[in-house]
Amino acid sequence: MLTMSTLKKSDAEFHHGDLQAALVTAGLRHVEKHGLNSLGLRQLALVTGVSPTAVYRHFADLEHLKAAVGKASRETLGKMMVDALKTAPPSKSAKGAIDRFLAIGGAYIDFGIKKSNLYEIAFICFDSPVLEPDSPNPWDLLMNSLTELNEIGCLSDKNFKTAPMIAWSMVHGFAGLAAQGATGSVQETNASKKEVLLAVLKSLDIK
Amino acid sequence: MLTMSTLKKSDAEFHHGDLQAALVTAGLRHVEKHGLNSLGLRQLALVTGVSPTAVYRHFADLEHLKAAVGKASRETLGKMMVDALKTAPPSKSAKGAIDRFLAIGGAYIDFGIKKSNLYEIAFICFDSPVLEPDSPNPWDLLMNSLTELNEIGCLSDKNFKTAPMIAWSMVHGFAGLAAQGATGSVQETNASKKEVLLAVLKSLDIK
DNA sequence: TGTACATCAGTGAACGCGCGTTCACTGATGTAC
DNA sequence: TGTACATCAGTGAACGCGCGTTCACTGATGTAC
Repeated sequence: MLTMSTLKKSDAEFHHGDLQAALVTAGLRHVEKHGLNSLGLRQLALVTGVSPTAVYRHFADLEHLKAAVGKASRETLGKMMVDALKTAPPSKSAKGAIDRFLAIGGAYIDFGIKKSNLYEIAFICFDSPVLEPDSPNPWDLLMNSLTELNEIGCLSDKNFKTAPMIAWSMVHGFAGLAAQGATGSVQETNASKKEVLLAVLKSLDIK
Repeated sequence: MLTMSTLKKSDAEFHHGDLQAALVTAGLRHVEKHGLNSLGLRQLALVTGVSPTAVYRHFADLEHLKAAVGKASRETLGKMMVDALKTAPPSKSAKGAIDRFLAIGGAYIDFGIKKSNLYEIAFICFDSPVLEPDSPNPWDLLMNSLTELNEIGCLSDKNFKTAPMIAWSMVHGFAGLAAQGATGSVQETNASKKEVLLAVLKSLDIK
């Protein structure tokens, strides 16, 4: 299991450069491929080309490292949502606002479909605290979009109050089912994805 | 950590009676209290008052045992839904059908709220196959309820097609958030629970 | 009804393994004078 | 500009631990004759 990156280390310098970031990235990659269960400190150090002890220079213990990977996972989701927003550029129109809302919802579901293993670690609560808030923060992106819909007149004040929980629940639930493989074939999953997004619009009277 | 039940074993017979069921029950209790992560074969055997080796009389390996606990967890959910149905007894009225639908949806969410740790193991995919289907099966209970709504005329044929995925996603998503503690205080959670259930009715035009 | 025997359901000791963590350490870097 | 020294970021060996699993076994049970 010696990889190129492992060997590279031997002729690299004593100091790594940015070991902290490298460990989180390696953790993200590991979870994506092999799931959360087998994520371990020694293995991560090995893959990164560093001794297990070195990890403790950057994380108090394994739990903190896992929390950091979880955070990075949520930020991956956030980035996918931000990227999706680029396909529906800013405008003052109602259609634009709705398109942006559908874009971030769709990106969230795509995260469940394509990064199913990351989905698991993203939404697990760790005992240890995470200091910095997520950036970009998926929840904030949802709130921004709903606020925009409200200000532009597509979403009533009354529905605006309950909208965050309803939109989040629906999209989060479907993304989770997709991540589990409980949404059928690729075609079925994509068809359901559209129906689910439309159902959110309908339940919130967004138009 | 020696419990009463551990000691009881010493003056019990050599044969356990129904070790298989006892192990699953112990597993369920363990997950409920301490989460899925720490669920282990040796510990489970200890709590049940039996040697680790005895487990292998009933399960091929730990993975199969975990799968059985997951199944039992889903069945606990199924039982809660069935119990909830008793509060809305059968009738041919539209109101009755809607009440039953809300009852099982509410029970599903309550499962997330009250058995938050079980929620985790219930919806994890294990590699090993589970032979028997769940009984009662939560998904079947949902399908029955939607069929009833459709037959009684509360749910159009068109919406009936997409209803399972939409209803399941919304309720499953909110239950998952509640299990994570992401739905705020008890009051907020209960308020959102009602709003979420009404949103399902609205998005499916159930009336 | 009593006995022989196959089968079932447990025991207890041992296995190797990989884990997270700690220790005393050393190589590299930056800074004060 | 060169040197002394504190600080930072890594090494490598060792720790104890608990894990899942295997082995040869024994106690209990059911059944055929």
